[in-house]
Formats: sequence, C-alpha cells, structure tokens
Amino acid sequence: MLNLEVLRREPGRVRTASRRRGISTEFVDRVLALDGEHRSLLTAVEQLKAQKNALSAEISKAADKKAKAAELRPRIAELDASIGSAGSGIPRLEEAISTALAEVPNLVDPSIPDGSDETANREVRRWGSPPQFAFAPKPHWELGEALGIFDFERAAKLSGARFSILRGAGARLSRALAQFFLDRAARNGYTEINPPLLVSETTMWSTGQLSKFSDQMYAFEGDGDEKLYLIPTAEVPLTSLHRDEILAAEQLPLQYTAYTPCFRKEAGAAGKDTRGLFRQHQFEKVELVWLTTPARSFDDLETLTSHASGLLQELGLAHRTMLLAAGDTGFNSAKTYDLEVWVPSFGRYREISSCSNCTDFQARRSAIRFRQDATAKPEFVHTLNGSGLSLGRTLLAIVENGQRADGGISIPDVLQPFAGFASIEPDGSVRSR
RNA sequence: GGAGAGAUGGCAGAGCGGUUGAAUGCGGCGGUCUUGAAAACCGCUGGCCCUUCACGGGGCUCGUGGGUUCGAAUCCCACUCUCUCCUCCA
Repeated sequence: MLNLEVLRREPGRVRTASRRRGISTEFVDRVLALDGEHRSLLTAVEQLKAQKNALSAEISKAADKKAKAAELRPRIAELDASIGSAGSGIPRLEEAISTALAEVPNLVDPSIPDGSDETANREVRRWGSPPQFAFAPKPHWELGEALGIFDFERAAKLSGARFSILRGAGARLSRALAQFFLDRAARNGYTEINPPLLVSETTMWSTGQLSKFSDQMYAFEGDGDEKLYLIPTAEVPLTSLHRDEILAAEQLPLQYTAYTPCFRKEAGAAGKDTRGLFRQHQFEKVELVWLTTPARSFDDLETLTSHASGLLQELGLAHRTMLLAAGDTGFNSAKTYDLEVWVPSFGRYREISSCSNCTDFQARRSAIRFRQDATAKPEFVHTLNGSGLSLGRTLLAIVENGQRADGGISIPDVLQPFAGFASIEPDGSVRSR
C-alpha cells in the first residue's frame, strides 16, 4: 500500500511512477480530496470530544458528583449530538481512502527502464551459452515421457490439465533439486521455514495478493467466516511471519527460505505453455525472502538476485538477468530482476526466477516495522522476495539442456551427490558415474 | 467433538465505574558513583492519528466489535484467539 503521506507531499512523484506503469493517475486527486475532507471532519470531531472530556473531568473532580453531573448533562447531550452528526461521515471516508489506496501498485524505482511490457525489459547480464546439439534436441515432455520420468496423461486423469506426475528418476531429481537449493540457501544465511500452505484472507491481503488477484488463487471455507487460500508462493507466509511486529535494527536483515508447493489458477493463461512442466496449477519452489532496512534494500536485491543466479551457474545452465520495465513490474514491486534460463525446445530464454524489492509496500500493509535504535520511532522494513528456484522449471531445463543423442540425460555434477546418480539412461534406469 | 480457564504496556503481573494510559517487578535508555565494569541510587521508557516551523495542544488505544453510563481496563452482549482436561487422530 502506498504511503498517504507521500501522496500528500509528493503527488507529482506518485503521478510519474503511475504513468510509467501505464495506469491512470486519476486516483491521486480523488484520494487527496477524500483525505482533505476526512482530516477536517476529524479535527472538528476531536475538538468536540475534547470539550466533552473536559466536562466529564469536571464531574469527577466535583465534591458532589451527582449534582454536577445533573447540571452538565444538557451540555454534554448537545456535544454528543454534534459529535454524532460531524463524525457520521468519517468511517465512509476512511473506507473510501483505504480501498482506493489498496488498489494502487507500488511506486516503481527510478532506476528501471520505461516501457509498457516485457519487450522493454533490459538485459543486464548473461551467463553461459546455450548448448550446441549435434542432433535435433527434443522437448522435455517427449524426453520425459519416453524415459518414464514424467507422466502428463495420468496427471490429467487424476486432476485435469496443468498437472503433472514425476516418476522414478524424475521424482528423485526433483527432490535432489530441493535439497540442493535449501543447502545453498542455508549457506547463504537463510533460515529454513516450513510454513502453512493454507493462509487466511488477512495474510493474503497483507502481502498484496488480495483483493486484486483473487482470481489467481484457490480458496476454501475456513472454520470461521474468513476464507483460507492455498498459497500461490511461499513469499506470502514468509513475508507475513513478522506481521504486526516491531523489530530491532540489529535483527535485520532477516533472511528466510521455504520449500513449498505453490498453487495458481493461471486464469488468463489459456493456450499459453500448455505442454510440459512449464506452467502448472501446482508446482514446487524454494523461495527466498528478506526483511531489511530501507538504507540497504536495493543492495540486498542485488545479493538476492546473485543467490538465485548462483544456483543456475552451479548447475551449468545458461541464463540471463533481465531488469523489468515499469509496465512489466509486478503490483507489489518497485524493482524486479527476472532470471531467464535457456530452454532448447523454446529456442529462447524463459523465466525461472523473479527477484523483487517491494520496498515498504508490503510492510505497510502488514505492519512490519523496525526501530533504528531503542528510542527511535518505528519505521517500515523493506521486503524482498525471489525464487531460488522453481523446481519444475529447473527440472525441465536440466532435462532439455542435458539431453544426449540416445535420449538419456546427463545430470549436472553439483546435483549428483544429492540425486545419487549421474545420468538417466534411455530405459529410465539411473547410473552413477 | 465434549468440559473448563484466560486475553492488560518489550516481558512478568496488579487494577472499589471517576486525574488509571494504567501500580509493582524485570528488561531497555540516560545520569550519579567507579581507572573500567558490576552493584547501588536517581530520572526516562507503548502504539496510532490530527494539529504546530518548533515548543506544545488534542483525539484514539488495556484481544476485536457493539451496548449501558455524564464517565468503562473495570458492568452487559457477540465474536476471535490462546491454554488445560477428556475424546479422536497422521
């Protein structure tokens, strides 16, 4: 959520950032008008309340409280009436302001490129080069089905389109990836969390998934009247861990990681990436989250991105780092790097990780604050998140990039100790070195 | 699923319906003392919002939302959460 104060003080900055995202700036004047009205009513009501409180104090100090109360009652009743009429509009205004504000995306950082879509994204780094095959490479769904390590047909039988089954060496490889990613996360200072996969509406709202993206998520009836949502990413529970807390500056940065399934409806993605593992309703991911201070959050974003990129480097997968243009940057984010891995069947780089600095946007919604020192006023932390990495997409990249002429798969060296094998043979069996 | 207990400031823990935004202890910050530290002693120490250049002034806040009252942490109602016992269970 945007800071109302920034809107008041620097409406021009808000307009500029919104225009860069390609969204209407009409809300700026609307919110400012509502805010002005709200504040004048508030001041009026508070003055009346102060008068009333003064009269009550007079009663409490009087020798004969009953008599004093009787004497002042008519004046108090008058004040009550004024308070009621002056204050009646306040809840409506507050509601209108917060609803309007909650729908405005984060302000984009000045350092990111202009542009309304992904064609304007800027490539900032490239690592490795796509493998050259002496044969016609196959897509992972063909390889995987032939090897018996992926089964899309039976997955469709069980659950419908956009579900997958990993089998034998495929399932083991996926588990090895999780182990590898978590192992590296631990080395990089992340604390591993095993969070709930169903979270409350409040939690979804506070990380900015609601109310804008409810059509992307699976919802269930909870015990009370609050719905429960299946997490679309572990960013949600990890970022919310310290909701409504005031942290000490020495605690920061906090780095968390979690290996979880993620669930997305993929509404609006009809016809896109319909084959293979690329886009699924259920997938697994190791997520990396930081809670940090405003002073260092953009440096921390570079570190976080390098952690994700480092995994691809260790796996020997060619990839590039894209700085997203304003129009392609997500709702919560001020600045996002996407990592794109080379996928032979697409003949191009495809997203495998997205690392974002959400600045104070989620922290304000979630009330996650810190104190510079014991006497300082609490300020909002900055939250960062990135995938490190998506298991399905990494798996398909390994299979496609590691394929051999005979249809077998070579496993990256670094993964072999975790997997327990060095290759998958054409018959689906595994072989150590 | 059944029965009971509770929710107060960073923590622990008081609180006859009327200067109680809240005793007391611990913790934290500042000071005195000390070569330094500890101990001891003194002072300060929640959050949100409005207003003010500032000093300051004001409102809200004792799980949440209502109600009673001139006045509620204290009384009433509803909800949420936590804990204990029984039951069930991976």
